[in-house]
Amino acid sequence: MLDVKLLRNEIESVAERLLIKGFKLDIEKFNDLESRRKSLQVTVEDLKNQRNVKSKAIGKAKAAGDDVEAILAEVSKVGEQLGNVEGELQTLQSQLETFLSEIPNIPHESVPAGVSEDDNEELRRWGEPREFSFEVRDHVDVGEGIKLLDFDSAAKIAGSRFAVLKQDLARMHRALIQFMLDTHSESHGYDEVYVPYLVNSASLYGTGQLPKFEADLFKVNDERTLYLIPTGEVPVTNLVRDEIIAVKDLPLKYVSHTPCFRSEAGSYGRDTRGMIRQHQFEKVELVQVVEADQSYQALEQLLGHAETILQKLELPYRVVTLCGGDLGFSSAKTYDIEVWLPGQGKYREISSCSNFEDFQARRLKARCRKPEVKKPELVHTVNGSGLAIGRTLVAILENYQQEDGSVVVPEVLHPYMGGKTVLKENRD
RNA sequence: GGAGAGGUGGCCGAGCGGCUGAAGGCGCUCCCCUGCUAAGGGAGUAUGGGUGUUAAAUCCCAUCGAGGGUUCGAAUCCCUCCCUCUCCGCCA
Repeated sequence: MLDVKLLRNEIESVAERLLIKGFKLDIEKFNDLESRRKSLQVTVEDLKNQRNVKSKAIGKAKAAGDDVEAILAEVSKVGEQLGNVEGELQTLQSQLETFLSEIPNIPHESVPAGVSEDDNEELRRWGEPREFSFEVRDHVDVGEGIKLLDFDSAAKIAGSRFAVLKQDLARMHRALIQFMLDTHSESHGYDEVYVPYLVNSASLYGTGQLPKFEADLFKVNDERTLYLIPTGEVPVTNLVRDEIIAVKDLPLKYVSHTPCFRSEAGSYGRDTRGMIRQHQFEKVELVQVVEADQSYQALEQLLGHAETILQKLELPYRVVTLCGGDLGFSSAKTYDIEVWLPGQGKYREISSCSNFEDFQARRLKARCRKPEVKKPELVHTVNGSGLAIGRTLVAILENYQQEDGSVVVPEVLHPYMGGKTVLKENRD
């Protein structure tokens, strides 16, 4: 959520910057709602003040044994007037709230212009895509070829956009999670957390998924309103909701492994083959909660942490800066890390690292207190995947495939694989 | 699933219709005193919003788990929901 004061004071320039994101701010609507709110709120608060003063007078008069009929009549008149305008103010305020909650974050000045992912800016590349002396297969052919990846069973059990992994592939999936958690917690200074996978709507509002993007979520059919998390970002970032953190305790750095559930409504026909786009996938998520002036530094750092994983796995990748049009609702700036997939002959997103500045913090009421300042200040939140497990698995299957159909296990995973160095069909 | 108890400021804990944004204690901050330590004295110590301002102050509104209701007036009474705790049952 943006600062209302920003809209009150410089709505024109806000509107201009939001255009970079392709969002048209309805200035007239805001000004109209806001001016009505202002006059009405002043009226209502004045009436409430009168009521409070008179009610106190009644108390005193009664205590003194005086007659209170006259004041009673006065105050009931005030109450009547209040009844007429109070509801109107409430409606207005909730309209303003809704209006505000649907405005996306303002892109950072360094964000390139553009409307789609084609306009994203490549920042750097790491690693050389391997030359293959045989015909490259995609991860589906590789995985099914060695009988470790089973989409038919998944379709039977749950439907499309699910996968079943077997034996050593299931183990490698688990190994990746362990490897990433260990790296981030032991080498990068993150605190590991285990969190709920079902969350309430307040949490989703806090990180920006609600109210605008309910269609992307799986809602649990229960009298309680709960949703399956679309990303670990939701529960982890909500750790600081309604908290005031001593500035000496910042930055908070969390790493968490969670499954993620996405309805993928609206992406019919996209990436239908394989496990690139699933309803359920695992992710290791990095979240940092920092002081306002540290967030861009934190973003670069966190991006580096995510890159480290790919470097250790020796998977070629590139980093792109998302253009305005491709930027998410809550993000001020996002870097995507794209891993090289020989099966597709292109780089595909495997991590997305974003700075939300105070956009989530304002919704979350997540603040910090500096001893020298009396008022608490909003923190900044930064997060990124470190990394998406399913897509990492895909990248390994494709980049480490061999001519005989087997797959070499990246060296860094050996300790997690019980000595297995190659994935191949188990013929026993 | 059944039966109870409870949710008040950073923490503990009073209040149970008006003078309580909230006693008292602890903690914390600043000041005084004390040669150090310990003890003592004084002041301060929630958050959001509105008004206003270059900025502030002032003033006002709201908040005692959440949302409704009763009342001139609610932390206090009523209703619904959420959460925590105890006991029984069941269960990974």
